Amino acid sequence: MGRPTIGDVASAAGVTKATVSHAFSGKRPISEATKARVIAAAEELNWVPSSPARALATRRANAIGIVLARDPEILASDTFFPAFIAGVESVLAPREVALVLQVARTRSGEERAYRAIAQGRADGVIVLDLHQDDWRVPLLQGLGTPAVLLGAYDGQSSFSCVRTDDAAPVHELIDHLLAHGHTRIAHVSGPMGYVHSRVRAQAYLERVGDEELLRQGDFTARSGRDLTAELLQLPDRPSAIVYANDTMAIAGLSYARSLGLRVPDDLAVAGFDDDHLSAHLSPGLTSVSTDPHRRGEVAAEHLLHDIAGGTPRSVTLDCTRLRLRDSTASRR
Amino acid sequence: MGRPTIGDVASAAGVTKATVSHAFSGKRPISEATKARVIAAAEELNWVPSSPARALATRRANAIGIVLARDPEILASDTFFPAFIAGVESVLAPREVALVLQVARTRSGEERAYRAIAQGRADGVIVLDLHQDDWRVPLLQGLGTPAVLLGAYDGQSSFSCVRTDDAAPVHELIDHLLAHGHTRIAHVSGPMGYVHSRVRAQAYLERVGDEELLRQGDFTARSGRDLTAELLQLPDRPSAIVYANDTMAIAGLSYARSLGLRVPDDLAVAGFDDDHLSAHLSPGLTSVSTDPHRRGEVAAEHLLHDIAGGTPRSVTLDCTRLRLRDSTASRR
DNA sequence: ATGAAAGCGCTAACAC
DNA sequence: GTGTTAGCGCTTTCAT
Repeated sequence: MGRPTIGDVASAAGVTKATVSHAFSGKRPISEATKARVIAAAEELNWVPSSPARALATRRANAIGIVLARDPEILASDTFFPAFIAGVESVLAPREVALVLQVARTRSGEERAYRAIAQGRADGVIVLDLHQDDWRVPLLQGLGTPAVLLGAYDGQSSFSCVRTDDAAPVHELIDHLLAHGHTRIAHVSGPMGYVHSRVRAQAYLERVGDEELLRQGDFTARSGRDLTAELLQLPDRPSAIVYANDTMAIAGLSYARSLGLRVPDDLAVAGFDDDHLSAHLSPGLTSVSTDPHRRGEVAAEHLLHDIAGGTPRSVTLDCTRLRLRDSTASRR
Repeated sequence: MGRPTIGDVASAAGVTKATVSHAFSGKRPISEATKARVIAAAEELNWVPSSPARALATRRANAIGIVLARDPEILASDTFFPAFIAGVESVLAPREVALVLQVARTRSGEERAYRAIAQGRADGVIVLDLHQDDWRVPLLQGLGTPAVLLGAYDGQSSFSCVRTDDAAPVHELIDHLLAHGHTRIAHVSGPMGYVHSRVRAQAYLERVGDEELLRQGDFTARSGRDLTAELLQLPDRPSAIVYANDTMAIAGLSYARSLGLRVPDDLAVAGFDDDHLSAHLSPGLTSVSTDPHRRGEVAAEHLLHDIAGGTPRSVTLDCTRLRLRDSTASRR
């Protein structure tokens, strides 16, 4: 025979299914005596309610979803993701809400994944890696699925939004470099499609003034190296490079060294995201910590709140911190 | 009105629910004409089958589960996990199978999570971080849930098992160090409860002979630093330390340097797992790459195979590789 | 090739 | 305080 059902528990306890259901949910008063019998019977049979059945009846999956459009390879070397997930889970776990992860490679696969979620696989989604005028926002709005957007979304939306101020630490960093005599400061950005890449690049431009030393990378070590090579070949090469993540920064740093340049004396280098190893490199890599764990917690809390029927709210977290280390130490 | 159901699509196409269902599943011949009408109607209404309903009817969730008992903090700084997930997803995504992630903090929470999965949240699980005589194995056996064990399980089990040979690269590494004149080689292991920690420590002992220089860490940077401090205070301090992961190795390395020791000349250092940054440190960190991506793929494939009714199979992957870098370069 | 109807295992009115 | 009875939205016999 198959797994026990609520019916089995009911007959074992000599009550009806409704009573069993309520004994567990507490949604109506049950006498202590029968409650105890029900619990005992359930224990005895090792019964746990079937989640699909419950989801079908309540229209609640007790799960939230995250759809990743990133290439699995990039996911694998990403420092943001595991910490973010850990933060999300730290609020989901105590409430026994599950996290449904789906990776999609194509736009249509991504759309199907969101549709499946809206259709009952999960009760809401956290949207990462926001693009300018992201198509997912109207889609989710149309589907009527609660969602929390991570990062700034410029268009109209009725969704909760968890933002951070990425511009401030970049300004702070550039100001630091300027104050220490750097005049040629370059920036290797992330893909400009991402709002966060654009914000960081924008902040850079606000201080530096022109795009001559701006290069667009894609967050991979490879692009970090290649663009560093390009920048260092310039006749009037930069004395400092600010990268949009630590992976690119480290690849660039080691490439510069392979050319015989000393860091920070010949070239100052800074990253973004503060990978957990960055403090341990030598020289230590200056970076911006963004507390992905906290952002995960807050995003999950907001989503749960919205799913429960609360009105969406937006917050701007104060959680980016410039970590100055030796890779940008003052030049002598 | 709520989301469209299969009934809405059926009436829009002028057929019955059964026909709609079969038009999509292909489980019975449908005339091209009606099929086209059905597809059009579904498209028009933006209909996607409800997963809980389908799961209830078919007893298949179209999802697999992973339950993490790790502390969210450790998860966050783990290099294995994201790459492993990426590998898993690369086989799930094309088949539109979802991944359900649950983090549990307590043993009972962990058990509930597995029970919920067995009860329909997912069709099978991948079991990570195997312990000696892991209680989860008999539990899952009792629940009758397909499972794939990652790593060696010594007891009896009818589950598929994806193993790697962790001992070989450790032997190779120690032999390399011995050949280069190191006589005092220490090991900072992971928690001995884990089978993989034990295997690595065992391999170390097979070459080194005694436990004098063996210390048990917990994979955190902090323990890497503390145990390194302890080892370096020994009257006859080690000339080489092999760590059970890169995080501990890097923390140890930078601690040693802070003491004025040169790496590798005064102290050789090696890690395990080959974090993506390790090749970029200076000196580059010698480590053992374990291809978590591939292990994720294989584990997922096996699980899907078992869920489909195949007989469980075990494989030993040949995917560990010693990456010799400057942190263990020959002493002059 | 298609329709009708009976569940899948639960919850939620509605009775008493 | 507890039982009865409909569904929730699918899939899947069994008919036709």
